[in-house]
Amino acid sequence: MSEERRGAIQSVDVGILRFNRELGRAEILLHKRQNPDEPYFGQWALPGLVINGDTQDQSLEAAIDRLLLSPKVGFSVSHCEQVVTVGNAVRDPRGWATTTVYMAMVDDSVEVEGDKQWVDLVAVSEKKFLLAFDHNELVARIRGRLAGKFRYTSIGFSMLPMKFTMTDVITLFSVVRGANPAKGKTSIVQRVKKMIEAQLIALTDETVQLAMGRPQYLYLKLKPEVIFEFDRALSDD
Amino acid sequence: MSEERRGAIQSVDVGILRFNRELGRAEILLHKRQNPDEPYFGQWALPGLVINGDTQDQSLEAAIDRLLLSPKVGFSVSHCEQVVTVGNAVRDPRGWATTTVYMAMVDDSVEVEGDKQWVDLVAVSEKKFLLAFDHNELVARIRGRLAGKFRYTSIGFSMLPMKFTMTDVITLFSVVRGANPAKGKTSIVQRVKKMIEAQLIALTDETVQLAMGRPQYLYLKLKPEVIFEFDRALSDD
DNA sequence: GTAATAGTGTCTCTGAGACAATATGAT
DNA sequence: ATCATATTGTCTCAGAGACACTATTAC
Repeated sequence: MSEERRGAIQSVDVGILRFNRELGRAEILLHKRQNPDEPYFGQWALPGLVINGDTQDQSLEAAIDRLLLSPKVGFSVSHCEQVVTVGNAVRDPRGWATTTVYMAMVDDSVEVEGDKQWVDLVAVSEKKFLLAFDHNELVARIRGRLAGKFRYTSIGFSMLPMKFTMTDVITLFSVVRGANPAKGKTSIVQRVKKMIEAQLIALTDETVQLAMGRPQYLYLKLKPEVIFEFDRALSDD
Repeated sequence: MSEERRGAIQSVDVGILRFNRELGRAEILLHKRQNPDEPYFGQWALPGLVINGDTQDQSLEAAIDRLLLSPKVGFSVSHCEQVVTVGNAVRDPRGWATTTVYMAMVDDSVEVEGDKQWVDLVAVSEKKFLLAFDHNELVARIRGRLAGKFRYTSIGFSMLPMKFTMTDVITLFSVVRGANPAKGKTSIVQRVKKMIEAQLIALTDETVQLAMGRPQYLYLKLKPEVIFEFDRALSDD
């Protein structure tokens, strides 16, 4: 899109997150760059777009909405917030470039194909899966923000499906924080109970049976849009 | 600067904060717009500059450094962090404009004059002191970020002078949070004690005597650059 | 002495976190 | 029964926060 532009490039990028129950991991949506005239053609990157290229956006948020509706994403998200803005002269071979990075979450596990892919968040943030531009760094920033918010808010629940198990919550929290699953297990269970009291979550009588062990109860999100703030933080590591 | 530019305007703005012991209030540095060819001439605004106008910046951080060295500020700060980026088609009469907002703090109470002024942070954030552009909103965002960080970090100490009293801390926390000074007083005292244990602060034998009442002990910052993270938050209101 | 403000002590209570104990399926 | 995993229960402890009490100045 509009390679003739002289000035600085301004863009928005979004890291869309979900929890994959089968694989027990957090995943981020990546997009394979399709334009042979653009740098990093054929490589994986965060979905993003240049602002005020072909289309005139009214605001950063409007640009994000346009991105979410575009084929690079194509589904709606349950939560979206701005993470950081990175701008410098070296991150884009075309010249000075600024991007404002958002993170978003999905409730229902949308499956994707072709030029889209769900990839392990931890692998990407630790550069075991290389992305275009400085996008590995951006993903690391997203994971950092996520881990920080996990400590004192219920934001993690936004990336779980509408029905989830206690094990899902514990697994999600431990992989994002890079900690042992047993770490703070009691606290997480307490937090879910708090959220049940606050009518944000309900315990259903449905269960999920794995190959081995006791079946797990399913919990249901009642108010997926509400982010709960806890007045004590989970531990750091 | 460079009114001929066609594309979007990109800028950085900074809210520099300090605590005024005499007036017992948090203050933000404002700058009076000097260029008659620019919008909002003569009005007060956050210090800011257009990126890649006359000067080529290497990064957003380099632009902030240039701003801090420029006459619009002209002194160094003890802490600086990015708060938010706002971009839309209506905030600047010249057209689409994006600004990345930083907040910064000063240790020592630098006095300013002429086109610079320290103004009550709460008054500005509540629009009792009107600024150019959407800068009142930006200041409100800064205050919100500040109040949030006050809850679970020691960031507030960055805007106190190197030597401060317990009353300073309590006053600062209460005005930023918009709460009664007695609220959480015990907790704040506890936190200072924790920071003394951690060798970040020392109790001196110097005292400050006001017109009435018992004199106050002075505390000294030992490691002003270290931000302490508490594992429990202060209350919300 | 009194007024005013600073600093300390005591108490309660919530919630993190470790760990043990029990429950419920498959085989 | 045994194994594997889920769920519940028990205990400790740090720290928020309210409030009462004591200390130190000026007048």
